[in-house]
Amino acid sequence: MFFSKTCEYAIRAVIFIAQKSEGGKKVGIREVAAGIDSPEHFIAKILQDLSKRQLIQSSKGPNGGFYIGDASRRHTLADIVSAVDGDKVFKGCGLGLKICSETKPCPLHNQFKEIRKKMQVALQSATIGEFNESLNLGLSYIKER
Amino acid sequence: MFFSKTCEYAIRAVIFIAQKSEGGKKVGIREVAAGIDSPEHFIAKILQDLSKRQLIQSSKGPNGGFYIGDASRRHTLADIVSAVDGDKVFKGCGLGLKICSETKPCPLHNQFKEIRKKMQVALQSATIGEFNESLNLGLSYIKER
DNA sequence: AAAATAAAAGACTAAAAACTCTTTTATTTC
DNA sequence: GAAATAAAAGAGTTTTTAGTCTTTTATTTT
Ligand code: FES
Ligand code: FES
Repeated sequence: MFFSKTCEYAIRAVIFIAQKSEGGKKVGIREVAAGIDSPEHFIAKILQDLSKRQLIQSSKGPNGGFYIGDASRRHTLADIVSAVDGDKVFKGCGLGLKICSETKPCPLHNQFKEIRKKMQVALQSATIGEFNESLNLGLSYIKER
Repeated sequence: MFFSKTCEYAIRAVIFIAQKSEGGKKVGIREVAAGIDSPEHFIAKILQDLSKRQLIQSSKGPNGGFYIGDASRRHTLADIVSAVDGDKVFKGCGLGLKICSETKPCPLHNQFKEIRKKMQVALQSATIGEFNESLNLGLSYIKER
């Protein structure tokens, strides 16, 4: 709705990996897929991409897996979204005009502008690792059952 | 981004028809397509659907076309969005959890809730016909050039 | 009543997004 | 250094969304 399916999975996976790899551990792709309830090979592709972009880290071989280093932990969810879906959720016109502009605004421009701003603030102020505690305590969830 | 392409076209078309049919005139499908810069046959399908749902009116034959009667003019853009895209933009979880709930919220639930609320208020308080003047004055636009 | 007009309906095709499967490469353990 | 492990890479398929084309039906004008 706001994001592509790919992006939804990406956000959930990153939050999951941040939580599970907090103590320096690594998480296998199978565990990630199970942990966020996503297709295994699909999330694998997504994580490959995020890894190439340095938003998460990975290592091959036994005891390998995905993890999030201290540097990457400082990234925000806005960085993930931009990497996967681009900036349309922050800059695009809600009515589908090719460019959103102040000089040729659509009838709902001001409303959309506010909504996009709210989205940006929410995602930019959310660092990748900040949900660990809430998840651990069962106060928030990244999959259903 | 917020809506499907179909829904973006639908909103723009409805606003366009409301403007053009203000004095009781009717608008042909070709004029609509040109007026909002959309594929002619595609918007035709969409308008057929909106017409069946009574959100707009149409009449066949010479001097026929689409128009918006007084009753339909009272509808809001939220009605259009609901008809085309359902209620996911008002109720769906931003991270793709199957249901958004207070008891099992995703880590960004509160933020998304606010954003969705803002969206709902914006669309529910915008009646179909209220943009005519602004469009006529060239203060807002529903197509680029 | 015939011709013209315009939407409705139906059956397509094309492109994009979502998802799957197989092979390769890197790393570690024994 | 062979076997095992785990991600990377590549090449698909499936499903959904977007868009097109053709035929039919309703209405009006002449
Ligand atoms: S022009 Fe539509 S949101 Fe700015
Ligand atoms: S659970 Fe995700 S928005 Fe409510």
